[in-house]
This record gives sequence, C-alpha cells and structure tokens, in this order.
Amino acid sequence: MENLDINKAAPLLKLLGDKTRLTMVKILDNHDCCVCEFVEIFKTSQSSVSQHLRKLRDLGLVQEERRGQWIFYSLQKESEYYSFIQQILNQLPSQDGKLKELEEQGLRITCC
Amino acid sequence: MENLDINKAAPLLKLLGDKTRLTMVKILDNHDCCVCEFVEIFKTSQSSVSQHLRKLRDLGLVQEERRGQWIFYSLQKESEYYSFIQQILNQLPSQDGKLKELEEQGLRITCC
DNA sequence: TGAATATATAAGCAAATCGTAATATACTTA
DNA sequence: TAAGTATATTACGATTTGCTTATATATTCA
Repeated sequence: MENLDINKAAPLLKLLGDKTRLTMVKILDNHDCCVCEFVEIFKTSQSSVSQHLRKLRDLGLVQEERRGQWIFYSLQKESEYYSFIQQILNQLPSQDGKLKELEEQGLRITCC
Repeated sequence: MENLDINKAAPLLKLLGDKTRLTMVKILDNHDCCVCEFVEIFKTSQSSVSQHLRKLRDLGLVQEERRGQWIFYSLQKESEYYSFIQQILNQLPSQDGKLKELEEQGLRITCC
C-alpha cells in the first residue's frame, strides 16, 4: 500500500469533504460526465458546478476533454492521489442511479 | 466492505481534511494521548488542541477518559466511521516519530 | 485549604468557502 | 454570420473555520 504524506492527504480530504464534489468523483469513477449533466444531477447552477470541477482539476484529480460542444470530465488515473481515492470511493454506495435518472429523462449526453 | 452514505462520508472527510486533526487521528490509531501531549506535538495552544478534539468527539470519532490529572483520548472503535477511517489511515505514513520525540524530551505522559 | 496543573468553553477576528449573478469565451448550427 | 448552447471566470455576500485571548472548571499536591 502506497503512502501519501499527511501534508498532501489533508488538503485532498478537505477537497473531498464536500457532498457535491465527493459525489462527482464517485460518479466519475465509473463514467465520464460533462458539466451540464452535473448541473442536472445536482440541481444547481452551472457556475457552481464549474467551480467545483475547477477545484478538482486544480489538484489534478480530474481532467477535461472537449467533445464537440461539450467538455467531458474524467478521473485522472495517473494522479498521485488516484489509489488513495479509490480506497475511499470503494466504501461509498454507487451513485449510478443519478445517471440513470438522467437517461430516463433523455438528458444524458452521449455525443461523439 | 461496508458502505457509508455520502451524506455521512462528506462531513467526515471534511473533518479529517485538516492537517492537525488528521495527524491526531493517525496517532490515536496506535496510542492513546492526552491533550498536553498534543499541545507539545503540534506546538500550538491548548485551546486550539481542545477545540480540534471536540470536533472529533462531536462526530464520535474519539472518546475521552480521565486518568488522574489528565484526560486521555482514544479512537472510538465502535464508531460507525471506524472501518471507513481505517482505510484512510492505512495509507498514511506512521506519525510515531512525533511521540518518540516527546519521550526523548521526557514529555510523554505515562500515568496510571 | 491554597497554589499549580490540565482541560474546556466562550468571544472575537481574519481567512477560507460556497453559492449567486453577471459577463466572457468557445463551439454548433441554421 | 448570427443566434443558441456549453462552459469558465469574476465579483460579491453570507457562512464557516481555525486561531488567539480570556475565563471557568476540575484535579493534584504541598
């Protein structure tokens, strides 16, 4: 088991210590998502979603990739935090239901 | 592996997302400690240590026990968060060196 | 019992955080 | 190219956080 210095672990846990971001990361662990999907899922503003994703990206937890009109986010598997995070995500219940809801409403983006 | 609801996991991670508290919990995972030891370890005020411990106790992560003049804190192994936390602590480097320093300075409390 | 030690709590302040509203940028499509 | 859609950024206000200072409580010991 790799160790992560406390000076790095604490800010990481703080970042994940927000319900919205933690759910985002849990979802991204299984599916790429674009911003507008998160807006639907969390019933919040686009700005708020964008700012949360920025923080995740600033720490290198996620990466963005443009696909046409949309920008998709995915987990950065090469991150030094990746295996650490996995141990946490594995203990959280699946959030796939939230994506399933989107699909049923026809709001899931499946471009490209 | 037990699951922990996101509504509980997020505040827990937030609580652990502080370097002082995370280190405290890591230390407590192996050794009971009293407040004045933490004051030495973190080179901070007694009040600050006390307030951090209060937050950990409010969530049920630690418990206190008076031993004579001192109040010792230990991890609450019966906490619903305990196994979740273990997965995190296992990925952190040992902080025993900090206690060893105390011993060398003769500041480790070993009453009762 | 009085002084010293250990701990908890309350009040106040500066910094960080999170949401909203407004605006800017980039891409798509008619 | 103009309008519509998707996203990012900025500014701002309310709330939270963590520290310090001051004070209160509990225990020990001379």
